[in-house]
Amino acid sequence: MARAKISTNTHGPAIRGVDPWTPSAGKMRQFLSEEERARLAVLASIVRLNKGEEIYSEGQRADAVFNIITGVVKAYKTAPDGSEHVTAFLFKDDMFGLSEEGKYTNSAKALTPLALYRFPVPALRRRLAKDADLEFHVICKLLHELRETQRHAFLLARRRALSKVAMFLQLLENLQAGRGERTAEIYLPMNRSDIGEYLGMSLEAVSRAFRGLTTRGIIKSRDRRHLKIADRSTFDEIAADTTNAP
Amino acid sequence: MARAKISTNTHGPAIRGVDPWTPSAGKMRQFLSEEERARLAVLASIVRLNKGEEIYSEGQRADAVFNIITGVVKAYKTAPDGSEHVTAFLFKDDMFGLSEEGKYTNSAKALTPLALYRFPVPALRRRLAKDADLEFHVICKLLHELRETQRHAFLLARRRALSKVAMFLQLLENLQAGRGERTAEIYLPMNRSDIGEYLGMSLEAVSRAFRGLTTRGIIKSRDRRHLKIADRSTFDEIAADTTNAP
DNA sequence: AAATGTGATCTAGATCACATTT
DNA sequence: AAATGTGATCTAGATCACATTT
Repeated sequence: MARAKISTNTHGPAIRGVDPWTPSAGKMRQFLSEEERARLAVLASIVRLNKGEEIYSEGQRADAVFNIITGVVKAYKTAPDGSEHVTAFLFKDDMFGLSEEGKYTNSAKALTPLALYRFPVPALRRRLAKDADLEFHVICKLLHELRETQRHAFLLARRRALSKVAMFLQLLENLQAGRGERTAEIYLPMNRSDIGEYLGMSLEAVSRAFRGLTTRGIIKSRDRRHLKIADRSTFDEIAADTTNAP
Repeated sequence: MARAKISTNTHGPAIRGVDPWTPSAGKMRQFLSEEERARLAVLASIVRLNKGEEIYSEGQRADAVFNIITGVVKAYKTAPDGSEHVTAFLFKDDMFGLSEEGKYTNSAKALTPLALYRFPVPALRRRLAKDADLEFHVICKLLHELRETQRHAFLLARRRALSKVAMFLQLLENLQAGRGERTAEIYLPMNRSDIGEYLGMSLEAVSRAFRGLTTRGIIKSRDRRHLKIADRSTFDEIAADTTNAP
């Protein structure tokens, strides 16, 4: 893993999410003040990774926590038989590096070229102990992640493939909007197999679901990684569908 | 919701979990010191509820967070078509009352008679702002919950019914052990339908999975809510199985 | 009476095999 | 060459209907 000095044109670590207590119409906001970001930047080194590189793997000693500057990360678990389950896709301003008893509970890999802040755990803990405001903002972010993970579980409980995929696209769209990016087109930074592993379905079923949505005129793909919602109301209906029968 | 004075034989609010950073062989520990528990107790009222009572429902103003003294809580979401998804089962020393923009993100109901600490959110926030140690312990608990929720998602991604149910039983067993209860027999405080809604399968499939495990001599039920693992190695194999083919 | 179990039927999606696209 | 798409086949579990247990 290559490391570099902190570049001058960044503003420091950032964590965003929807506020747990204040109404904000679903808008995500930056939890850290400029000052907090500066104080955190001192602790961090910047790491750059190529697409496909592994950041850490499950069971390794968890000596650092990461914050994404740019790029997309896949967090996943590998079963003994080699099958993978994608725990989360992580984007700009997300934190990752979840551990239990000092060991990472999953693996993490770069889906795109990546720039990360890397925080050694002891330094971060010392900083948190001195800074109640920062701790509070970490709590806000964790509450946000907890809700996201519950949404993931909710999605996985869906029985219909079309519904899972539509809900997944909604999720990506919301995240894009939350990051302030244009939302006319949904961008998929991951491949079909990653999507399948996130949704608990085979990649063939993912492919057929995309076809199904396209055939029915509900989505329109520019290429395999860029698509639009063409029929919003039907799309939303399918995403909300919890049934199994036709 | 009936409220009562704080009784004298309790030691105050408690939150437990596996430490994120210190090796502890999977053992859960109490994150709060006696002093912290006492400081928190001042903020809380005690609420007692009967089995089946609703604690709060999705979308309501989230003005309180709860901590379980005794009993079991079901957190769930209801879809427009009336189908339910169980987000989590919550036990002694768990916190609940997750909110987004000041509104509860799910509903919560008593599965057994319940005693709860109830914390008004503003008082809790003021307390947290003054107490970095307490904040840190809340972070530890949230990290624990985040891992639990990821496990739930992992379980939901399983394709085989037997595997889901076996993994669920493992989970209950671990929680029981973590609470320091005897673990020779697994106790199910919830009904088959709740289990189905947690595992993303029909209650009939749950019933058949129990029968399947019983027929094959892997579990032994005393009654519908008490069972033993009779063949541990086969049980663990089934719980770890990620395949779909026979 | 409500919860749970069980049988019969049906279908969505897994799996396998190969074609097509990037 | 790897990722993706598509067709054919098969089966696990959903659904419906009713029996049994608590």
